Amino acid sequence: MTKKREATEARLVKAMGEVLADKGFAKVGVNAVARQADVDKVLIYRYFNGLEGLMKAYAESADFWPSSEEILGEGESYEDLRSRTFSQTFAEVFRRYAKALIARPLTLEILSWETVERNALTIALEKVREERGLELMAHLSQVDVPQGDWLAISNIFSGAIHYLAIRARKISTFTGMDLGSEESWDRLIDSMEFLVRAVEQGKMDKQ
Amino acid sequence: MTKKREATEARLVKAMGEVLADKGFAKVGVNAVARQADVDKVLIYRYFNGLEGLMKAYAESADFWPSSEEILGEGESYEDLRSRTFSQTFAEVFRRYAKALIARPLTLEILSWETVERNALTIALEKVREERGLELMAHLSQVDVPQGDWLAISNIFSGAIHYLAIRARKISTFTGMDLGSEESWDRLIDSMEFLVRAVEQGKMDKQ
DNA sequence: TGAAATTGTCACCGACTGGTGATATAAATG
DNA sequence: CATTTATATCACCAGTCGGTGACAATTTCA
Repeated sequence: MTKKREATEARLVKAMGEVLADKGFAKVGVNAVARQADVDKVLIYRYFNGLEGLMKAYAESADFWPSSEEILGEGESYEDLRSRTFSQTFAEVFRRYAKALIARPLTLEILSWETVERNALTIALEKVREERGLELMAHLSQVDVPQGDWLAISNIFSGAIHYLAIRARKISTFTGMDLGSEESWDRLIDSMEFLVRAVEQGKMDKQ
Repeated sequence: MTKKREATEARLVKAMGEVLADKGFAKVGVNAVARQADVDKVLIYRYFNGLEGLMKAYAESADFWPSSEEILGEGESYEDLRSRTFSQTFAEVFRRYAKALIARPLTLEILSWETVERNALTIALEKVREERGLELMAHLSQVDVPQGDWLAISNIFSGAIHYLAIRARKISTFTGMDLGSEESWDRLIDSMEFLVRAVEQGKMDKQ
């Protein structure tokens, strides 16, 4: 029965995600994962060459990042988005991005891990994020873009979203805002749109 | 010699910071700290009622956050800042804030810790940050403020700075920018100023 | 069938963790 | 002086960590 190995590997990969979700990345280790999978830890070494290998396999097993479709929409929805003004499109992209992130507790966990340690899992996540990010920038640059360093601005906005999202898991308040409420997130995204719109209008005034 | 206790306590507090700086928050524990202080760990329990108490004492021993003076300047420097336009003042504040943060590796360490766990140290940091943040907002609101949700905007900017600063300790690249270079940080802060200036000018146009 | 390779179980290692009780040393107080 | 009290040392606990070598059960293949 050669299938048994596959099944065992699958159990380990699954257990990896469960430990991560239940206990957090600080508790991820060969012992904890093997215990969760109800499998001997020695198999982690044999089948995956250790925890790093298992992390890598786990990284390839799920969609930690929202796809371009999830952010931009597809078909009509996509055309709809593209038909708006630049600031509306820009803000809507970040609104969806924030929603998608908050809906992915595992991704937030890894994102938090990134600020502490570099390993197979965080590296895999980095790569995909970089790809998706550039992909998104490419889409955005198809519309009529006002003057401005939009890469830097995107990084400010996504950096803020990342930080506030991962921080909110442990402390929901941040300088007078309750990050546990949808309302606060609306305020934040609205303010992003507000800023971008100001740039857009400034440009129009000059033309 | 009743002074010996004080001396021992001081050594423990100092060791706490050293472990945090050298090994990171993940390694902070009674054993590691006591070893670093070259003191028996039992004294952590006796003098501080455990690690949490020691953390609290440590939190009170140093200035983890930039003071208002460091951000706003004092005397002439302060008046100088206040005499500028709103966008210039606003951006300059965040420029100094970013610099001050990056110059405080220990604060970044605790800031990263905050995304993982809540403890005596992170709680202490929260409190001071909240105070200083509101203090700063109060100062900023003394100048002629354009329309806009400036609390939300401040949180976006400081959130981005926090995230990019703590992330840069482990991974210096973020979507095409090298956060290890001063130039990138200039680009980021310049973009913040750019955004705020756009709002400012939009307001002037309407008046 | 018999030999070889795969898969899985188990016991064990040294090092580290947080935490505690007993005891020695020194100082302060009568 | 002797007694109490503060200070510090030490040995030990049970539990966890990552990691490994020996061995049993099973499957594959010649």
